[in-house]
Amino acid sequence: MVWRDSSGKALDDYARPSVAVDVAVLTVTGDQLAVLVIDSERGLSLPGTFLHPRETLRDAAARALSSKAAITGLDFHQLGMFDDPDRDDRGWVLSMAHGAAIAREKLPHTSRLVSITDTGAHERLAFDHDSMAAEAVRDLRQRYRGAADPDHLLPEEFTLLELRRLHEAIFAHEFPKDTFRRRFIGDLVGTGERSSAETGRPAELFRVR
Amino acid sequence: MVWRDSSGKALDDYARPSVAVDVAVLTVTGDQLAVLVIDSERGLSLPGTFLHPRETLRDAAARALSSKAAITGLDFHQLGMFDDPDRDDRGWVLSMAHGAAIAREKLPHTSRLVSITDTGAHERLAFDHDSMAAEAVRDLRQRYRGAADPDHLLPEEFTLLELRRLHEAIFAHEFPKDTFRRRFIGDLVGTGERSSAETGRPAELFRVR
DNA sequence: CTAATAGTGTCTCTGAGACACTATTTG
DNA sequence: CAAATAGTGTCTCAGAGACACTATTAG
Repeated sequence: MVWRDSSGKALDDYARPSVAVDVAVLTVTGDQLAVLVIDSERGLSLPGTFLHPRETLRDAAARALSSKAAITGLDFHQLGMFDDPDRDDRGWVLSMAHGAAIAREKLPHTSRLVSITDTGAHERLAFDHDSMAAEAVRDLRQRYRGAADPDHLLPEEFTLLELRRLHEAIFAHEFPKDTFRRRFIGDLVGTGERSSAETGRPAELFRVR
Repeated sequence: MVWRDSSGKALDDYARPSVAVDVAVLTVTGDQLAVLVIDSERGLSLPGTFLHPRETLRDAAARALSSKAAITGLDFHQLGMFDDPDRDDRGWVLSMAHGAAIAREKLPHTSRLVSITDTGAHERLAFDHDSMAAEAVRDLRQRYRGAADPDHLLPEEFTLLELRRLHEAIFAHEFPKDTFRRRFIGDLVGTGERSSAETGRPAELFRVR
């Protein structure tokens, strides 16, 4: 049986776009947000791949990250479909941008990072990958507005100073330490002390509740 | 020239999905949110269409709405790509769900509406259109959380009672009238009076600033 | 006048921010 | 002790909610 749409045109008669996925993997280096990029023939770009037959976008994103950046186990968020017909000079290619976040310590040491803000990356990226990365930053901020560390960018146990520095890197904005503590202390559960204080009183270690 | 990806496979060798768009047009009827549906061979469904060659998703969504529901001039938001390989038994079809909102008065009188909440429509919809509609509700709420009437669901001039009833329909939740007024009065600009009060003191008319 | 709805005054509570204070460590 | 950082007490301000009050219309 051949399915036809309401105009009587058979489904297979439509020219079909290629569908791709690209992933903006964000991390925090020191006091800066950064996005993982790879070297490609078109310059720096986000890891991506074409969708395989009957594969889900999520699976394709995982495959791209695994094959091009040796990263597994991430949680992806759809950011939006980038669909400018001329965005790729190889032809008509739609690409679903995905966002993800990971602690820098879990990245392969060979990973290439580019620092970034919500206006875009600090180096030119190929295609429309700069807009994708900027969208990933907005998405990350949205999630960190409401929770302490939803993407586990910090290790299991951390101090409030470390949590605050993380938020300051994500939002590119300083937070007062007393207000910040009172804002998040209810979402955390304390443990023992931290002796690694080089100077001053050691800070308590917390976990997310 | 034939472009090849990193594995040496030519771009055209990939099997390509059909790409569709579906649009959840939301409106408010009385004190209820509702979504516009059309009758199709598969039962009630959202208006949608297959992407034409080199067409943008936004243009396809506008075309679907214009041809299947006689509605033009709406502003669409991408909600997400629905990509279950088995979501459509006609084959491998990805569909980008879009959200939009319009005042009921601007809808054609023949429009068929189904009331809805954030858990889904109150009648069974075809395919995964129920999830799409639920997503559109969440998206609408997100936008109405921060502004009085971003989608112009009310006429140019309205009373605070009408605005409050609108928000109560959107959020399926009652708001105290004094707090609600103080929350939004700063985003509005007043005009004259309204004499249409059947009883009681007439309310002032406002516009969004 | 009464009924009905519009709009305000005011109290409480909560959370953010500012600022200074106390607490705990190293040297 | 001084230096440095962790953590708290407390004041102010703004916004949400509760509640009762005043204001303006029709009849």
